Amino acid sequence: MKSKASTSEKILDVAQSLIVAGGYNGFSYADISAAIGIRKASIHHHFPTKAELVAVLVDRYRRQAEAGLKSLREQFSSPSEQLQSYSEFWQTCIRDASQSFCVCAMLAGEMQMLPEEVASRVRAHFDNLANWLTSVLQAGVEQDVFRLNKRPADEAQMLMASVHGAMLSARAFGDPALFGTIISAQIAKLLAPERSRTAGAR
Amino acid sequence: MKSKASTSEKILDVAQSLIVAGGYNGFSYADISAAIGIRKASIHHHFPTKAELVAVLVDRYRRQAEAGLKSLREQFSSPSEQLQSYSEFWQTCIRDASQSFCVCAMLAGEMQMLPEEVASRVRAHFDNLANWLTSVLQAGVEQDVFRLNKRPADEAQMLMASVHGAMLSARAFGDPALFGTIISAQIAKLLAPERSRTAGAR
DNA sequence: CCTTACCTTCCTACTGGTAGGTAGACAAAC
DNA sequence: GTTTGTCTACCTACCAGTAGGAAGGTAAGG
Repeated sequence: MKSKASTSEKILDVAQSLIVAGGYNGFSYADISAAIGIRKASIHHHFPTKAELVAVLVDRYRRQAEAGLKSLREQFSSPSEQLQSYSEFWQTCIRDASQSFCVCAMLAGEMQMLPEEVASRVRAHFDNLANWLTSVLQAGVEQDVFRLNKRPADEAQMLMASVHGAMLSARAFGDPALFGTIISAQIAKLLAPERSRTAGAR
Repeated sequence: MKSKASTSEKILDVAQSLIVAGGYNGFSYADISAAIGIRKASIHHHFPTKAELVAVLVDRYRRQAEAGLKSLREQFSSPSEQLQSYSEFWQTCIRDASQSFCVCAMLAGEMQMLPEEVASRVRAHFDNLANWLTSVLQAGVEQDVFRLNKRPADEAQMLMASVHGAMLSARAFGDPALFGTIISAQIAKLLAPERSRTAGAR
């Protein structure tokens, strides 16, 4: 009931929390070593180089995010609820996991000095997220729950930027609640102005 | 007609461009040393510790930003033009200075592992910017050019988050133009929907 | 005018510590 | 009996920071 994670997974878990805290240059093999009680050399056995470790980590993160977003679309029929619970997911993360952060948002800032194998994977996650948001907004327009000023793809970029910027602000001000305030208001702007909702849901 | 900057200013200039590229842990005294042709030890003469260097740097950045924002309010009478040219400033930076970035947005991501003397100064800049945006939006509401859904302070936070998030997206996608797309659309959402403007201006 | 003293700036040379990474031995598991 | 995981021990490169001194400017005192 306690630990079932393999060593490599534990390494990735620790590395992820360290990256979230301080970025690519903000952690070392020694840090991971100390955190999980294993020698540095053993980590190199699992992940020969740092670039490879982070590349695998970002790949895993992207897949997890992809799966999470997919399940949100399956779990909630209404696009506005899908957006809402995506927002709530991050609100919870940021509040509970003491100032959490999206790994890829963190790495995006360091893009210019990231190994290419990492940078390309960060880009892939941004693509995925943008596409997911676009299709949710698109569906919302078709169901008449959203009223957009721009094309869904553009509004998706705006929303994604808000999410990442809000994470940054929450950190800068040391105020986890700020994230929720910003994103909720941003989502509210997308909602079509009062109308007897078409479907029976809600 | 060439160089009038003192050594310490050159150090700060180089350090700033290095931080923008890779954050606090992404540069070293050796990097600065190589860039301006001076020995490492000489940099320690001007700035004994790295924390002090960055603290001074962020202070300078905050003052410059403060002055720039103030002059925008003096140069343009219309709040929407003030916002517009603030946006254009960053568009130019990001396009010309090959993927530039706000120093404080960069450091905000690393907040958790920044020396306190740096962190507090980053917070100060975020406060300044939020206050400036709030007062511009406030003025816009009074002049009937902006129609806000939330209190000006909240809308200011939303706008600030969009700006920082858009910088992140521009980097992640390697597309400088994306910044302008996102911010212009965000500003457009604030404008009051068509109305014979009260003042003669514009 | 010249000396003494101080200050600023930069230098060479170095410290202790940490970075990412490697070599090879050992033990358990398949 | 090879593969897998861990270890000790080590490497080179680099990190922030220090010691001590050379070069030059400035200014006071005689």
